[in-house]
Amino acid sequence: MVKLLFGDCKDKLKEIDSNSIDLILTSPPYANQRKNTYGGVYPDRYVEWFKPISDELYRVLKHTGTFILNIKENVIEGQRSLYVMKLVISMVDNNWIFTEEFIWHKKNSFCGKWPNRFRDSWEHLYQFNKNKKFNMFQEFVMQDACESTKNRLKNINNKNDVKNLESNSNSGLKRNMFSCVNRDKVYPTNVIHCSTSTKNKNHPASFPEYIPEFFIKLFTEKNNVVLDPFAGSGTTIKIANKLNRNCIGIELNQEYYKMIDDYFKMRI
Amino acid sequence: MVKLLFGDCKDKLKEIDSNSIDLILTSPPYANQRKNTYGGVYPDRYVEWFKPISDELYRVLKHTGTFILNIKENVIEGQRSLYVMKLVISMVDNNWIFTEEFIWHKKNSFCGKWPNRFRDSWEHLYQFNKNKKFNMFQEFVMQDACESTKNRLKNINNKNDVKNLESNSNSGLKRNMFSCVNRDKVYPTNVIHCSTSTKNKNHPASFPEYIPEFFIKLFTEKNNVVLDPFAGSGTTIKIANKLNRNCIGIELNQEYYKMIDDYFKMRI
DNA sequence: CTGCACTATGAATCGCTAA
DNA sequence: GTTAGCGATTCATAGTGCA
Repeated sequence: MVKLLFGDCKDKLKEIDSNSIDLILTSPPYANQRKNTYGGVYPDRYVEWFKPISDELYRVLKHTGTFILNIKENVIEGQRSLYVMKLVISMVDNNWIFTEEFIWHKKNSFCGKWPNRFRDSWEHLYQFNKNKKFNMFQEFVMQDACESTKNRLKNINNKNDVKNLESNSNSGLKRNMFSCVNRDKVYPTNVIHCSTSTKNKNHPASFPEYIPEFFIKLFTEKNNVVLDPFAGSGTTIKIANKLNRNCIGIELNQEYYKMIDDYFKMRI
Repeated sequence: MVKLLFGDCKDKLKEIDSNSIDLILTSPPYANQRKNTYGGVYPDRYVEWFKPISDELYRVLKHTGTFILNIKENVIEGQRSLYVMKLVISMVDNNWIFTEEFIWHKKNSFCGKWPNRFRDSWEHLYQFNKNKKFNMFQEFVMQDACESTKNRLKNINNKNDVKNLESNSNSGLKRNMFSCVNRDKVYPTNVIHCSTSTKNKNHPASFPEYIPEFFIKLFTEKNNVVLDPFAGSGTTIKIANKLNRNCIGIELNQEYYKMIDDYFKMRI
């Protein structure tokens, strides 16, 4: 099941049944950015703006469900805004359980140089729940034990690579990599390394596919329901659909809405 | 100059001159439920407990100086505490400028499994200043560029790099990489990776030493003064001393104090 | 099919100038 | 005064094309 709703999620969420969603995974418009395209909420009004949406999200989420919120504070006059911290505090005041903060390390962050700061290379991924007990399927997101040699492992069977390794050194590198192949998988940490997508040209802030895939596998099973109230270019619900989850997307912008709609029409 | 003070930093800080410190770099005791642990402060009293210390730190810091605060919220009954966010908000209320949040990604090898969360592998490194202008010596913490970038910068013939080019998004980003030709070092980002590996030539320091080294090089020059009001095992002031900075350490615990004192006596 | 070179671009920020 | 616009700065990664 794929359901697409066109409109402001503050209103459209009311059409969704209570306790019906297994995973909410979204990236709302950040404060005071992208004035001409999307949202454009000022930092000092952000918490107030998000409150009614947060309440609706709480209502529609199952007791075993999870809400993943992707957000990042921008710099205003040399200071990082505080609206994100205030938002988290406000959500806890409104019954949400703040279970964990994952870090999305963006490996290919923007270039640039300033006298007072380095490039911003990470974003928040807050995990909220309604209950201390919730569904979590850790075994479906296990990773290779030797993450750093993953790329080299891909080519380990290539004759040239093996030959080069053998001839180049006595380092034992080849042996080490082969031993990694047979090692058990390990659980990930709360730092997710992932580069930003460079494919999606039409949306200024689209997720790379890895992030939604990770959380959908971690927090839902097949035929569960995934919701993205700020669907944007639709990455989250496309991945959810691909992974045989039901999904609901809400999008305010007609162009983005049509893009997602067209995508699913094409696939029928 | 190495100065060691034995006692509670709330009191001992009063012995330090105003506007005399170039870098404060510390990791205060984290809030804890248990009473008898070192420094044990309850989460709901943390902000209140830190306030007089924060005020003293503000007083002793130079206008061009920086305060780096390393902290991480613990989990209490399945929830991440909010005292860290409340502390940052409180410090901004008390005149501190919240310039940046670095992420310390700890590539630790701890194993462990919990039903409701993954291994915690990062900590906050908050940067506070008294002024929007402060000393920052970025060139002293530059890192090796990745191989592909190095190769590309050797012979630029990509039209996008030579010409100014507008980005597709609204960011206004333009590129003119011509000035980067033959460069092999790049500036770091605000995500700091600490590897246990000693392979990397740029990071000869062992795991816990890299963080103070990075910030001391970034925010101070030789003969500047570095302060750690919660000196602990003394890593920060040992590194500061090694890098020819003056340093002041304050430590409440007699055992730790003696350890640091012995270390510097041995070196005379 | 592989290896290598080349191309495109992503939720950026600061400081100055003009209005 | 305040704000809006614009130039300057500078990486890492994934995808494409071609030998």
